[in-house]
Amino acid sequence: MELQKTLEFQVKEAVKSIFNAELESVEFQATRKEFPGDITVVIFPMLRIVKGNPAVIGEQIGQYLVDKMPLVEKFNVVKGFLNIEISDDYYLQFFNGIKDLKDYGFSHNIDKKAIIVEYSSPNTNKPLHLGHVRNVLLGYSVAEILKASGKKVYKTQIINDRGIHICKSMLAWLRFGNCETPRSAGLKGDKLVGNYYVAFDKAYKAEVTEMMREGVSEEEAKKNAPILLEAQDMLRRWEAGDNEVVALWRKMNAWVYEGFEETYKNIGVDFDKYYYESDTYLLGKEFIAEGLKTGVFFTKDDGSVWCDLTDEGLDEKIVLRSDGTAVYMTQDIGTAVQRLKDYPDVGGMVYTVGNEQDYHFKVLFLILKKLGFEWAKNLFHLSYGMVDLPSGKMKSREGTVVDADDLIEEMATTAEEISENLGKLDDYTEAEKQLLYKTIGLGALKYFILKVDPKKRILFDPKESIDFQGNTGPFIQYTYARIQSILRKSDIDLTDTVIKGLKLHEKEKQLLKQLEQFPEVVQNSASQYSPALIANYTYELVKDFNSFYQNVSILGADNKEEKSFRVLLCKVVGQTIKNAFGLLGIEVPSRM
RNA sequence: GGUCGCGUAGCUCAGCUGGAUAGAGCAUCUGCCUUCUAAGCAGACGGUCACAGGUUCGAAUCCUGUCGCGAUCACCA
Repeated sequence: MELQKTLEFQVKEAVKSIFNAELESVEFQATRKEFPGDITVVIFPMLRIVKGNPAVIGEQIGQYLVDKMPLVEKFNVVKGFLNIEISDDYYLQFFNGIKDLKDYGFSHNIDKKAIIVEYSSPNTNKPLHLGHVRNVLLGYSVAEILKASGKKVYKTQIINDRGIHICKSMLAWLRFGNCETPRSAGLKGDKLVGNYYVAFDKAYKAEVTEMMREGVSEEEAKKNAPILLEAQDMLRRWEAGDNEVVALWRKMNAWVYEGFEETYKNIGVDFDKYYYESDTYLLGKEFIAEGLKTGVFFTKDDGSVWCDLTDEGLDEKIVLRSDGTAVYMTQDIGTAVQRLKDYPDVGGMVYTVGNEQDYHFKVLFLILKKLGFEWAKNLFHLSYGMVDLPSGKMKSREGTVVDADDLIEEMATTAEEISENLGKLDDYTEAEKQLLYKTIGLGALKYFILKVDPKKRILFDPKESIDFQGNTGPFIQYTYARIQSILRKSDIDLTDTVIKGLKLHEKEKQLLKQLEQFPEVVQNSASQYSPALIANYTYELVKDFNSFYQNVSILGADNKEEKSFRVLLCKVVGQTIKNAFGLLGIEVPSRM
């Protein structure tokens, strides 16, 4: 990056002195590997300002750079591309600058304004599934990436703990549960409650079928099945604060939270603060009143309150029901404001929510802007694609979900099978092995999900297992483990070594070029909210390292200087892999 | 129907603020473990970048239209 800046300046100077013209910007790209050179200046865009043959212009600029810049060794021009060869000294100097950094690539300029990242935000009537896993991994990773890019971050979620769905589980538990508890059933709390949600649906469907057999229309039956009416009644009692219902609701939600916590811990993610919808669903009403005064909203004849967004090309949106009760939008307005009260240093928010809610967030952000909050311009909906099965959408009620806990366990089992076959860990204790299998299995799963662009949908086929070879988490973890092995075997003293005067091997230079990119990649992935950029970068780096490893002898280098450099290079690459994977929430093992 | 997103090798994905002959992995096929971990390396095979126009010196990338897939358009969340 630094290199590019200095080159840009000099190229502009060159154009000024040779052609007496002022360039606004210079376009760079990596030199294609079939040509000699490390970085390439594209001449074509200059033709607008400088008239002439691009090849000749390239020659002239190239010569100027060689004359003026010691770090430019040679150049060649192919068509309109000026390929520049950078001296080994430059790269070695760069390397000396980063070799002892523990946090290479991370920014130290911390923004005064913090940012809230919301993710997970589950309903409390069923366990977490693969869709939640994507959400959680994305949110956690983006939070870490933002931190690395120099932001202060608060991780949060809003738990949808109230509503008809949890009443359904409660009712089914009362009816069929025989006072079963997670302990008595030997089940995680979220699983237990989820079972009753399914049980409700089963009973409900049976009632509907029965009613239809008795001649009731399908529509009527679906609306008036007794068990559904009872669940709705339960919700009303909940909202009225009925002691019995609230106590049951507390008990069953507590079971679910315990289960969720276990899953989050298992996945390796955490939160700074939890918001509960039962606390927030009434918030926002005062801002509706405020907005009514300032003309942001208007009232219809029946008393319902709306926001007119037709000027923005959208529809009218309801923000308060005719009976004065809150809708989703009301609550989200309130929650947003509440968060700013809780964290006054916050200047923006990221909502990690599936793309099925694109419209909702578009509207929410618009309304918050209309209400005049200055932070409203810094809201971002991290919209991600659904995780679908070959059979289509996952449906909790129909049991066609890939359960998060099960999946994590399966991944670890696969890691175990592969490891046992390779048999490299015979001196590990059983506990050490299990820990490692978990690390590898999770690495495979997390990488599998995070390497794809968030907005693309993922098709997950349970029959085809997630790979452990090629562009995968374990491949990268494996490379890290190899590096650690070298470092263990090396007798080189790594402290205070300054590397200079070496002739770089092609593979070494390639690695240094790749390392140089890392800080920029971190910034890009932060500004684009995309862990995929980190994943793809890490893969490229690791591929380059393996090529180096396989083609160049590290511990068997010809002389001490070379050996020191190569061992240090291993250390830096290892550290960078660790840092990058940390941003994805993936751990790296010292052996595997 | 309106709006939004997506469409790149058999499969999974990069590349998209326009630049050289479109890149990886998996799968298939060749080589490489008496040398630092073969979950690896080196190579082969594989493409009308959905289709048609347009802008440009130059388009997978930008614009328009068409087709296909998905989401959304609730006084549900």
